[in-house]
Amino acid sequence: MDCVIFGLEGDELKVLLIQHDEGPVEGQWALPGDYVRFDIDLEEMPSIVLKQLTGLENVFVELFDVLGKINRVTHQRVITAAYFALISTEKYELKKGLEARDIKWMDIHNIPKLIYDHNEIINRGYEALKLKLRREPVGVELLPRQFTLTQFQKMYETILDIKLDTRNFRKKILKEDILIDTNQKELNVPYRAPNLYTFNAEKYDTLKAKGYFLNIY
Amino acid sequence: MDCVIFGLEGDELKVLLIQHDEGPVEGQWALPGDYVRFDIDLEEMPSIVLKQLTGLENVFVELFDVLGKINRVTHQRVITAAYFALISTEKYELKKGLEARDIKWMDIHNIPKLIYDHNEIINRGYEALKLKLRREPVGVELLPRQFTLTQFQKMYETILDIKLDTRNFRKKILKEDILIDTNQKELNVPYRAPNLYTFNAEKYDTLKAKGYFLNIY
DNA sequence: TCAAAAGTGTTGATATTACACCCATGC
DNA sequence: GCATGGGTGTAATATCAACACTTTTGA
Repeated sequence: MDCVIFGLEGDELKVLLIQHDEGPVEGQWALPGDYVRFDIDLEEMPSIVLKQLTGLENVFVELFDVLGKINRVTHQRVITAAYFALISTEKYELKKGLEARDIKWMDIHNIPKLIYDHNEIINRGYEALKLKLRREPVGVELLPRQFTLTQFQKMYETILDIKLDTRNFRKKILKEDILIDTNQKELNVPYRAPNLYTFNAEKYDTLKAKGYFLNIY
Repeated sequence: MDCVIFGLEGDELKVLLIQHDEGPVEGQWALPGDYVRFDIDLEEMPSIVLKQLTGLENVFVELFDVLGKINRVTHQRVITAAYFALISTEKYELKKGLEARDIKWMDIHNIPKLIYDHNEIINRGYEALKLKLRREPVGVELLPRQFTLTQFQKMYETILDIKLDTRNFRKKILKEDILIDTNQKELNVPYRAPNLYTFNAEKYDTLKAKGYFLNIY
């Protein structure tokens, strides 16, 4: 199981990578992952790895691919289930674990050469994320619990690499009624204090259950 | 690897199932599938199984899930990659193979109890198909090479379990310009002979590459 | 008072919906 | 000539796209 962990930092979409400290790939960078334990459901594996690395639980995780070419890993036949995870930049502390020499967020547009086919996995994960974001507001998972409309818009712009018209975007989002106005303002900004919103998960889940999609462009 | 093979027969969406003839699940119905061979890329497995069962090649196949709960198979730990395949009702001949006692198309809404979690796999495959069909006209893969607009509309209605307005549907599809008018008519029908179309794959692929989606409702 | 981002409305173009009748064919 | 599905147009409504200025705040 390998995990493409996405995070937003400023105007950049980042992926969490680790540097191996032992074995045949010592010193090389890679996606976090692990062999599927025989006593653990496959779908539990991403949560276990994420807990170890970031201390975070209840993170948004989704399977997006399975890689099974014969020679994708050099020394043995390995089939990997590839998940992506979206984590909020609010608070977490990176713990590299025993087998890692280093752990680092890297810009999605500037990933070094990784082991095996991990660059390919990241590319596919990114495509899967973009595809999903075009019909569902999954990007809220990357934002703090409370966020401004500008942050929300920038999240779309950063991930999808597009420019959105602010007035039209706000009109659309507010009309859809999936954000809750907290009536609080962001403090300590050297300009007009923006309003803070939270995501209305219940409302959105109801819409989604009815087959509704939130299409941005 | 297990495979949910979809086909259209009349107004019904069907799934191809086989009845095992040996082993611990003798006599029980199941999805076609096989253990992943060590000398074969995982993604080649569905084609191999499909070739055996139907004689068809170059069939539309896509991964939609991976099932990996500890006890999903009773006697050992098995993780399965689940693919769906869309096959045209034009012509194929079912060959049940050596290990199967019988092979049969079954209505998606009337599937008997299958081995392990295969009912669950079918449900998930059906959901994946519906989701995909709502933005891409993958359903053409279920139709003959030449088809009428009515067949095309019925395909959407059958799979998505909805009713579409014929005039609006035709207007939309023809405006999108992804069907090619063959200028041929269906013969031997006891009513006004309908026009036949083929799918304009090149045109559609161009649109798709630009990020276009064909949304039906 | 200035810099920086927040916030807001209107208009024209486009797309979507709702809806009912005539047409062509084989029997 | 009749039964069967094939094929078509229009008007009302909703959605989308383009576009620029005023407001608030802290420094």
